[in-house]
Amino acid sequence: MPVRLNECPVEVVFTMLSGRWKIPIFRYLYKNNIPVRYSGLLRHLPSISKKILTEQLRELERDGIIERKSYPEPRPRVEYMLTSSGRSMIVFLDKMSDWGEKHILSNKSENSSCRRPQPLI
Amino acid sequence: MPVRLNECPVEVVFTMLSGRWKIPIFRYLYKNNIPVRYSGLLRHLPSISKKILTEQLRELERDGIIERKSYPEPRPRVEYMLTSSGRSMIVFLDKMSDWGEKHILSNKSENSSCRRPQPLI
DNA sequence: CTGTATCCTACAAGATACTG
DNA sequence: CAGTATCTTGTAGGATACAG
Repeated sequence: MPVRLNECPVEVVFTMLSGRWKIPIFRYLYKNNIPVRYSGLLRHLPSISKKILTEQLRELERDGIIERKSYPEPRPRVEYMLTSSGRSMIVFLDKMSDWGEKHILSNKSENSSCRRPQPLI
Repeated sequence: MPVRLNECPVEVVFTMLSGRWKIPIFRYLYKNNIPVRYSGLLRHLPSISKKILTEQLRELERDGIIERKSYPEPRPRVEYMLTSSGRSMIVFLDKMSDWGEKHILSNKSENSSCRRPQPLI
């Protein structure tokens, strides 16, 4: 999804992060806080297909949120990590999470790899 | 778009606000800060259709972000306004806007009804 | 004025197979 | 291992007409 320019920053940022798997990807990279391999992402995202994973990664990279490093060794290896810019999104994501926990109705379940008091998103 | 439960609050909130016109609607209601009529929204949103406007309003209402008041007078009148819960979204929307203005690349244009130093989103 | 009811289209997302 | 290449599908968004 191309980012629409000439627009309210809020809308642009929303577009950057809109995509079925972008928040899960962000969360995984954020928590690990070290470079993560393509195969690592593939394993940790329950039901994503390779095509979609590559697509979402490419868009996140294009928007300066993640960084891609390729090591063309005998067994090729590619690592992804948040840029400092991407990482700094935690500022509003954390506030969003707070708002959500206060205001989301009928959310009684105890699941979730991203619920407080674990720190942040 | 139904809100997916049992999920990361961030994703839920994203889903609540994802929709081509939800941020523009929020912004209009936020700025006016008084009840706004259906026709007012229709006039101020450049190219929305009635079906879509109604749809997005219904979803925002369902999620507790806006409130709908109907006055079935001779000339029917319906007013929409943010709930206090919806209004409190400004906390993270404002942070998002900050992030956007710092990090969105190639956004040189001088347009926009939502750019600082006008306060907030 | 404030909506429904239909019909249509574009595109994000997915399934699956193939490749350097 | 880390991807493309194709094909299919679900659905958000829109155009238009009608209605209380």
